[in-house]
Amino acid sequence: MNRLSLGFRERCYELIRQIPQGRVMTYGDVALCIGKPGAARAVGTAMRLNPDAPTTPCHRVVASSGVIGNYSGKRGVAGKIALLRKEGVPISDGRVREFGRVRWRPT
DNA sequence: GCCATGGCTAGTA
DNA sequence: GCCATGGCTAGTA
Repeated sequence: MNRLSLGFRERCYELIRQIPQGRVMTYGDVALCIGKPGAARAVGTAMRLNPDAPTTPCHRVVASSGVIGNYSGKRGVAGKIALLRKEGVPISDGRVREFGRVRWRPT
C-alpha cells in the first residue's frame, strides 16, 4: 500500500504503530510527520476514531505540554494512564515525566 | 456547500 | 485559530 494514497487517518495510524513501548509522540508531531503541520486537532479526531485501540496505540499520543490528553478507549483517561504506566512511561499528576527522554520522533 | 464538534496548540498577556 | 469528520440543507437538474 503506497502511503501517499492513504487517507489522513490511515497515515496517522501507520505512523503511531511505529512508536515503541515506553515512548510517546505529541499530536502536533504526528501531524508534522505526516506532512500536515498545524493539524494537531485533526490528529486528535483521528485518534478518537481509532477502530482498534489499544492495538493501534493511540494511547501513546499525548499533548505537547506532556499532559496526558484525552482518550476514548476503554476506561477513558484512566485507561490511557494505566496502559502507559504498564509500558514504563512515568506519569504523575496527569503528565508524562521526563518528557524529553520519553518523547519519540521517527528517525 | 455550510456548520458544529472535538483526544489540540503557538503565542499573547 | 487550526483541521478532518459527519450531519444536513439549499438549490440544481
